[in-house]
Amino acid sequence: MTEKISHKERTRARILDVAAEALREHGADGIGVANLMKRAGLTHGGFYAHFENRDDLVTHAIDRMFESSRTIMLRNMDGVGPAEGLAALIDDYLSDRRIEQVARGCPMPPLLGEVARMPAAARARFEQGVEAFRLRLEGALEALGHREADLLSRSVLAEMIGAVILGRAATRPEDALAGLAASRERLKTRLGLDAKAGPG
Amino acid sequence: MTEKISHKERTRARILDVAAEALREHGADGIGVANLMKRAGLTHGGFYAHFENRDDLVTHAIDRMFESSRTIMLRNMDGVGPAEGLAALIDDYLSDRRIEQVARGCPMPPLLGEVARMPAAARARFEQGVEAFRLRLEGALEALGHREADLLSRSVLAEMIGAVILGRAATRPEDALAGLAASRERLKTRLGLDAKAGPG
DNA sequence: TGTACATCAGTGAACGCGCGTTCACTGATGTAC
DNA sequence: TGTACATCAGTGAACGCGCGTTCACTGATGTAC
Repeated sequence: MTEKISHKERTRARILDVAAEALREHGADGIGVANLMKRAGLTHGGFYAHFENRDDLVTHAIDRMFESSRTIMLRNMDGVGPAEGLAALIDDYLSDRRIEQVARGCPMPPLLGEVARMPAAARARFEQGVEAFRLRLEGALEALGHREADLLSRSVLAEMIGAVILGRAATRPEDALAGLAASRERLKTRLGLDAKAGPG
Repeated sequence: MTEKISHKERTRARILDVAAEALREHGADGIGVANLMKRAGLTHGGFYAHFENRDDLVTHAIDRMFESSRTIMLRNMDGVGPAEGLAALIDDYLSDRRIEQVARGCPMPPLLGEVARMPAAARARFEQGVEAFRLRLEGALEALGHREADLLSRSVLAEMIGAVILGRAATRPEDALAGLAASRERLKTRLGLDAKAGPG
């Protein structure tokens, strides 16, 4: 019944894992094929047995990366009410330790600025990932009874990614942390989650 | 009395102008020295008579770029009250036409995601530009009577840059415009600028 | 005003390097008999 | 169970290219006399 995962499929998955981490850390153009293959324990020549070309890798790595943002979302929102879930998501997505966890975090903060320059296929995958994340936000806001949940979800998403991007750009830790704390507090206040939320 | 601007100084300014536009459009690593010099009407060899190296150019181009964000700020806030000024700034910074005006707009949306990977000198200049922008926001919020204006200015800045970044990443124009409209509306509402603001 | 010369902004060939991609090959794995 | 062979994931040398940077040079400009 269960399909056996071939050696080749495992190798491909390993390359994608390495790429998904490295692209978030160094940007979509920041790391080469040879370097990526080396990190996966292989030589560069074998790359083209797994992917058409570098753009093809980036496109598939984007899907892999959005599994991280989906994990963050589900970890906080699954099995709890929308108020508790949203508050937990905000505290988690904007937690102090996110600043350093670029390689394993949501791909939106490190890569959204480069999306407009990506080839069409990669750009389309990224857009799907963003929209999926936003729709889950919208659903929770609707469940909370907010009118114009579509509008509000866009505003909340903008502040969430903006705060992480600003925090990561800062050189002084106190600036980075002040920005994250500000958006955590303001987001929960404007969504009416102040009192209900547990400790961050 | 007035210092005469030498031919060389004018050439250097021209290279900086070209670089400031091209770096916003193609990213900090997206365009080479030869290409930049060609756009300035010169050959690549002459570059090193004006700048130590490419990083030095990027560092100085960042200052030039932040003149754009300062212009946007002053154009809207100078000579009017803080409420009217802030509303005008929000409508301008998040106006629909900003989506396409990357090369001449504020450097934060296109480049903040790359700041953490920039050399220390460039990163420091960028941070100064961000802080200057935020402090002007904070001043206006204080004048409006908001408590915790520091905190609020960080939250507002995050939503402003996040909304522009999301809007530029979108392929479907309706998505881009919906996000900008959402943040324009939400920002003005949460700052109590609804009624007082003129037409966007 | 006219000639001689110094200055120096800008030119363009050349460098070493890392990039994405190709391809003839190797050698481990697994099937056929 | 033991040998012969086909498959194919992965290797590594090689390619053309654009990059940042260097440097000997050219030729226009402006000063000296």
